[in-house]
Amino acid sequence: ENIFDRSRMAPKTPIKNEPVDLSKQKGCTPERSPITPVKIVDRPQPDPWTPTANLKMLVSAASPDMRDREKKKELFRPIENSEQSNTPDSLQYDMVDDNTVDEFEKQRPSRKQKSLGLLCQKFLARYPSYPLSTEKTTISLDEVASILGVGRRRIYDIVNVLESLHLVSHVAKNQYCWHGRHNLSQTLKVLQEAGELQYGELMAFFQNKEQDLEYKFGERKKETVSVSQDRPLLDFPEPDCSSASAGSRKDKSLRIMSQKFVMLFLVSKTKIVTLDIAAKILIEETQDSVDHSKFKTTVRRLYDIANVLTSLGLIKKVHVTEERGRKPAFKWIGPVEFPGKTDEPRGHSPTSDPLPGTQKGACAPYQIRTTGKQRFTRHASFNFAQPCEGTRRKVSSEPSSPHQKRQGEYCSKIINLAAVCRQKITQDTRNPGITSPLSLLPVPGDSDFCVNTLPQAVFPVVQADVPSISLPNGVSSQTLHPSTSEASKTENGKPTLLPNQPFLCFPSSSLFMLCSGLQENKLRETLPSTGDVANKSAEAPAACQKRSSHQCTSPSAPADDEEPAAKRQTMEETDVPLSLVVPKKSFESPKAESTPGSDCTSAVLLEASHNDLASPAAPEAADRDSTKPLDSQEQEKWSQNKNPNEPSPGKEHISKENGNQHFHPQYLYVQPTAGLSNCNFLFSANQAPGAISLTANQLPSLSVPCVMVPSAALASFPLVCSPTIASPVSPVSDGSFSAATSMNFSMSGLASTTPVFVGTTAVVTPKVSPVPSMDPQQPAHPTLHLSPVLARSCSAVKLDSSMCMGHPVTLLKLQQPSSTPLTPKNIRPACQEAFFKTPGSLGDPVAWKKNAGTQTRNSSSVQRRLEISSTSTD
DNA sequence: CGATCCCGCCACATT
DNA sequence: AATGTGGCGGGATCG
Repeated sequence: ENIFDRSRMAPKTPIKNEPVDLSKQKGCTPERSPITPVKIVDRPQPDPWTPTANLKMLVSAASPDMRDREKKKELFRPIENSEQSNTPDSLQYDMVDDNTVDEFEKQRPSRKQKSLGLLCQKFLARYPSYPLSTEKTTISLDEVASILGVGRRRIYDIVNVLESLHLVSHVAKNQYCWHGRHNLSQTLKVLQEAGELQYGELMAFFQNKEQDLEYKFGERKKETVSVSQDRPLLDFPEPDCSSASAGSRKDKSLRIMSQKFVMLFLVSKTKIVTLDIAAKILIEETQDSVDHSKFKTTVRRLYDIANVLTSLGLIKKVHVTEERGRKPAFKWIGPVEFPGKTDEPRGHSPTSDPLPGTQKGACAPYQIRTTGKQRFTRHASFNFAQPCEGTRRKVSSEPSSPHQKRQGEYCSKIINLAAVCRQKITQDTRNPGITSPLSLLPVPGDSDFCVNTLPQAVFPVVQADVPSISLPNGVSSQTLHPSTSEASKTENGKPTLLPNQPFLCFPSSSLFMLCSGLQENKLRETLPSTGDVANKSAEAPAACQKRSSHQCTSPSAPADDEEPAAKRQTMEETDVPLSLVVPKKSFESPKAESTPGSDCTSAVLLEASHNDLASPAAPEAADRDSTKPLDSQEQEKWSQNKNPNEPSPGKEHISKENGNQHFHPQYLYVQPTAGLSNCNFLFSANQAPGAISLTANQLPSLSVPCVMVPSAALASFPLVCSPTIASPVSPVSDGSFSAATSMNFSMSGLASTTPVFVGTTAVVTPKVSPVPSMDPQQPAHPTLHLSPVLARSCSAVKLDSSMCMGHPVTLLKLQQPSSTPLTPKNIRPACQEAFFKTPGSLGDPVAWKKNAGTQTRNSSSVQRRLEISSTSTD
């Protein structure tokens, strides 16, 4: 013991030890250490220590543990003792023994050495922050685990968090792909947007309270509850889970929690989040009862996550002292603004961000794989964020030909959806104000689709779990319409439209008919599917209405709110807002410019794009917030405008059904089956349904024009069932179709027949035929005028390729960010209003916020929301 | 003694 | 059944 102490005490000791260690560990593999002469000599010592010592030695030599130790040491060494290395080993030999002792110590050395954070640093040290897009590094779990000398379980902890930020993606079994931080900023942006929707108010609330007041949990909680629901993570396009039923896999809570946790920071004005608050917020469900144990567990997880995030340099530990005392908290030290996409936080090279490129690179593998059939699916992964982790996994598991079978699957899925919807509805519907904790329940498989029942409920859509895609937001916004009432009207005899839902479902087939044009707002609502549904539904309509009123204004009319009027104006006429609906006329006639606009708008995708685009000119600060509102408004306007203009779609049935609403271009939605986890196909109704239906078998081959939408996007859409299928109307169909196409792709005029399609890569033949113009132009300006945002999005997204459409994915990605604003959450019911207000009042003091700008934004957004909601109330 | 959080059992998913 | 994943919480350590 004495020796031991001495060694420690003595300054030398450390040196000795270290060098020793180094010699052993560093230089050599564990095996070597034994080899070392010194050690041999020493051995006797170990004995004294314990019989075990020998065992340890041996074990260590052979076991991974040893490695671990060594590695750890290595890591530390540099840090702890840079100097020591110098010491000559020879001198120390005597000490060596001591060293051995020390070793043990070291080995055991506090948990700190074993800490997740440290481990994570080591892990991260192995990979470049900004790897060349070309090189793809794959990470082998086992390998890393052994190298780092830890159990693989630990690696999972790290990787899961990294995965939530898209720094890595799960490629295959023990394989992860390292992406680096290239997309980090984009991911954060998406998270931020999503976070605002979900937690914006909440956070404001809490923070205000905390800081200024004390907060009472109960109250807040309730309020908050609605918010919390789980929104799925952003990016993950989860795989098939989409099917409601599928939700199964326990959603990786760690990943989800990680994203949510990050969102809290991004939303927080102070950028400081205390663990307890985070835990409370993250504990979705019924908070009231939050049991202590659950809370405790959540906190534990947060520590795990925080350790990794700390290693990433995104947060740091701090303490906040409140009335109660000092509470552990973390402060966000990562990037706060996410202008375009890339930037990373720390000073890494911003330049590296080639978002697109990077992502592509990352995804490439997937694509490749997918190439065959699954492409769609994969593609679908679209990765907002990138890596489609889910996708990958899926891939492996995916059946080679997912497409077939689908119908049956679809049906089941649909059913599931319906069930889900119902549940929610039941739960939520009645209480719009308060959202129950909705979790998406696994639906029992009901078969009813009953649309009617679903009045307000937004469907969580299939993938509650998965979902999180940003798209929804964007989508929702575009789609929004004020028409709840309208929808209901139409319902009358027909099951077709649900009041709130824009889409029609056809029970008969696996296909769903989607009507756009209905209420866009609703769409939004849908997005929130998870928890808020009820609220949203309520809100949305109101909002829509308001907007709608505004909309009426002529195109020239400036935007109401903050938004840049210009944009809107530009957009208005030509574009059709939501894409879904296309003015028939426009289509019929040469689409000309209008089309382009419509295209952009139409698709959800577009929406997403808006974010970025939003105001090209406009200052960034306002962008987001403003964007959201704008989008919705714009959309509405567009939709309305167009509608009015070309009200009657070619199809009567549809029109009739929907009639009130507008004509909506109709699409058939095919649920993704296992194979296509993320992708949803929309076929223009106009075209012969039959063709589509057929498709089930061979999706891949289909020539039908369709639009792919990531499932996530769909999630936001409410499905309606209508027994009737619109038979396609010829003329209209074209238009609609085109519209549809245009949305994603810009295939404007293609006739119904042209297949539009989107492969993973691309696709399709664009037939530009008649009105090819769109595409070509679209890339840049043409669309622009429509709406700057859109235009941008378009351009950005697809860029040029003739058909943008090729990758819906891409679009999504880009757009995602933007989309967020739309999220349903935004829309809150009256209650929320109150909620908001509260904070607002509180907020004033806001001083906390460093960035006035930020705040302003927030506040503004909030305000808007409030306003909207209030108005809507009216 | 509260804050942290390592460790690894064990359930669930996938192969 | 084997293996991959990862939820989860006991209980050890830290401060």
